[in-house]
This record gives sequence, C-alpha cells and structure tokens, in this order.
Amino acid sequence: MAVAAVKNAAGTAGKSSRRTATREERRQQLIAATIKCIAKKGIGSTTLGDVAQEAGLSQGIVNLHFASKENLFNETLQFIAEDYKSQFDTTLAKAAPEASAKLLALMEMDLKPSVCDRQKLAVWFAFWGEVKSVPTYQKICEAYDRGYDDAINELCQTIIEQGKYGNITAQTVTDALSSMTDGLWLSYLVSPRGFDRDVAMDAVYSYLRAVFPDHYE
Amino acid sequence: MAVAAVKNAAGTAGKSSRRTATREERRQQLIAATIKCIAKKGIGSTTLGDVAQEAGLSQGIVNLHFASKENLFNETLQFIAEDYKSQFDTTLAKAAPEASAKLLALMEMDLKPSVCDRQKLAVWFAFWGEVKSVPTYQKICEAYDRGYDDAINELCQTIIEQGKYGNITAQTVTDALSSMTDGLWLSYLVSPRGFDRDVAMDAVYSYLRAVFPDHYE
DNA sequence: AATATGAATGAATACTCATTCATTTTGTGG
DNA sequence: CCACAAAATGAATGAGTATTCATTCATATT
Repeated sequence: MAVAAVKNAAGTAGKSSRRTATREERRQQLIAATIKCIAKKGIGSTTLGDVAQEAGLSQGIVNLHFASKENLFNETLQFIAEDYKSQFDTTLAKAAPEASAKLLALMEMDLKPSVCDRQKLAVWFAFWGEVKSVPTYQKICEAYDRGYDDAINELCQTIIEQGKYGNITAQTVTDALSSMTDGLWLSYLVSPRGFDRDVAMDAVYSYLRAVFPDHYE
Repeated sequence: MAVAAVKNAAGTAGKSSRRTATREERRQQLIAATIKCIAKKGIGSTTLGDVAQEAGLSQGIVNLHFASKENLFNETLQFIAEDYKSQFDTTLAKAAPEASAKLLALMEMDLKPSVCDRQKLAVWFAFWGEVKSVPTYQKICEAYDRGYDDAINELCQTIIEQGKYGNITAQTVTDALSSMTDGLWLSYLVSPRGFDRDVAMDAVYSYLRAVFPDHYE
C-alpha cells in the first residue's frame, strides 16, 4: 500500500515522513491532534477516530500509545497546563526585575495572541466545563492555579510594601487580576466580534492604575 | 403496576402526584432533571436515560416532549439564561435608584449563593465549554451577555458623568467588572476550598472603590 | 540476505445510547 | 360508565464508538 505517504501528509506533525516515529514523538503528535479536535468539535464529540484521522494515523493508534481515551484527555490537559506554565515562567523571568513590571508583563501575556487564542481558549474551557464532574481535571487545574496565585500574590505583596498602599491586601488584588483574565477569555470565546485586545488590556490596566497609582502612571 | 408511585417519589419536581402532568410541567421537570445531571455527570456523559431516571420517568420521555437531545440541551441553556436574567432584572429593579447602588447590587448578586452555586456554575461552564463548537450555544450566550453589558455600561456611564471621572471609559469598567465575576466563578468551580464569598466580593469592591472613589467610600 | 523487534494498521468485537413505536395507562367529556 | 384522546411506558432498533488483536510493515541487527 502506498497510502501511507498520502495519509502522512494530512498528519499534524509534519516532521519526519518516516512511517515509524519514537514513542514520545507519536504521543506529542496525538496530543496536538487532540487539541485540534477538541477546539473544532468540542470535547464531547471528539472520538478516537477523529484524533487518529487528524494525526493521519490509524484507528487503533491512540489505544496503542495512551491505553485509553481517558488517559489521552488527562495528558492533553496536562500538556496545555504545562504549556501555559512555561509561558508564565518565561514571562516572569524575562520581564524587568521590578515587581510592578513583572506583574504587568504577566497580565499582558494573558492577552497576547499566543495565549489568548480562540482555539486554545476553547480547549481550556472544554476542560473547565468538566471540572466539576471529572476529579482528575479539577486536581490538575487546581494545582497549577495555586502556583500562579502564589506568584502573583507575591508580586502584589512587594508592590504594596513599596508603595505603602494601605486599605488593600495582596490577595484581593491577586483575585481581582486573575479572575479578570479568565473572564476576558470567556468574553472572547463567547463574543469574538466584540472583543478587542487593547480594550481588554485597558480593563486590566484601569485596575492596576487605580489600586497601585504610584506604580502605574 | 404500583411502581409508578415509587418512581414519582424519586422525581425532581415533587409538585403534583398526578401521573400525567401538563405538557409545560413535564418540560420544566425534565429541564430541572437535565440541570442536575449535567452538574453531576457533566454534559458529555449525561444520557437521556440519566435525565429520565432523575425525573423518575421512562426512557422515551425526553423524545416525547423535546423531540431530540439537542433540543433539550438548547432549551436547558435557554432556561438557565432566562433564570439568570430574571434575577438580574429583579436586582436592578429592587436596588436603590442611584446608579452606584444598582451597580453594587448587581455585583453582589453575582456572588450570592443563589447565583454563585457550584451546581449552577458547573452547568454554565459545561455550556461555555461547548460554545466554540456549538453555534446555537454561542448565539444564546452572546445575546444575553449583550443585554447585561448594555445595562452595566449604562450604569457606569451615569456614574462617570456624576463623578466627573476622567481617564476612564464606561466600557472599560464594564469589561473589568463583568469579566471579574466570570473569573471568580471559575475559581470557585476549580478551587471550592479556597473560595470565600467575602474575599471574592472584596476583589470586586476594591475595583469599584479604586475607579469610582467618590461613590464607594 | 536473513532475522528480530516493535510500530502501525484496520477489521472485528462488545457495548452504549438516542430514537422509535406498539402497547398500556390515565384523564375527560358525553 | 364508556369511549376517546392524550400521556407515558419500555422493549427493540440501529447508528456510532472505544477497545482489542491478528496481521503487516519498516527498521535495526546479525
């Protein structure tokens, strides 16, 4: 059968056209295909056949590499969480050393196209939509969230001490900022036409300026 | 069969014990059962059998009253959207006439137990999780969102004019506030242990005080 | 070249679930 | 009390899908 080559062309990871890839390459390829499928068809309508087809591979391939659909989905969530975390960490490391600069950089990151992308957001919300009924999803999301919360909280704490801002706690600001980006993502998902990155960033910025006037003017 | 009585006891709508209800009563009962099922099992794992069982009725009952599962789900979303809207409208009407009081009342409403309830939030997020892939869900969500946005925007506009607040637009504040409640809901869904209504309300209040100092002190 | 290894295939299996419909039950107006 | 219409049942159907596995194929090793 010379069909293999044709099928490979449709594959998600166009890397090598070798018929056999390493275990890890295939797993990554299948996770990428899963993300595409979930964004396109939703988590409920994504079948293993869809994923295999998107990857340009055969029916049984997912079970071969992930043993079960449940496993594939868990690892997919883990993957997008890890992907976000790496952007978060990089942003934190690359921003100017002042806490206020780092905080602003993180907020901007949440709204830049590589993060605030309708395809990616659809996948996040697909998993969040099952958080209540799938304990594994909740645990993964909760663990990562905790990390961001701690990091942002620490930055806010520093800023508050620097500016001698009374009347406000770091946790309050952290909650406000974190929830704001999640909510802005939802508004983009629900009303893509009415969404504008700059306007969204204004919302965040308006808060920063208002609570930390000495730092953001 | 005397089983009917037993089954009815398990039903969601314990209203009349009549075996046959009016068309509208049954539809409401089935929608209520759907909400319970989605909150418990997730939207992807909720079967028509589950819904029928939750309602204490028979297998084919949903198709009898809603023709299809798709229909049932659409009407369920419509129902929770209408339910939220009625709370929104009531809150708006009952609050003191000043724009600032109305705005605060709306924000408090979003966090009060009858709205910010993990069961209800799970259903909202379940539908939001499919917004990208199910156009009907998007249209319904978008239409309602538009309404809240307009109402809140108008209040903010009034407040801005009253306080002569320069440097900020009504839309910016509207975006910030709306997204904040959505995000706080998500944090409750993902981390129920770490969530506290008062702390969440502090986040909202901190923003209001910061941008509209003359109104919220 | 011959053989061994494990990746990949895809048809077959077992099962779930939305939908249908023949039958039964229930309420109502004559 | 009867007959009719409406409501409800639940077994049967069939489409769809996760999973299995015997077989094929590509690559590495001898």
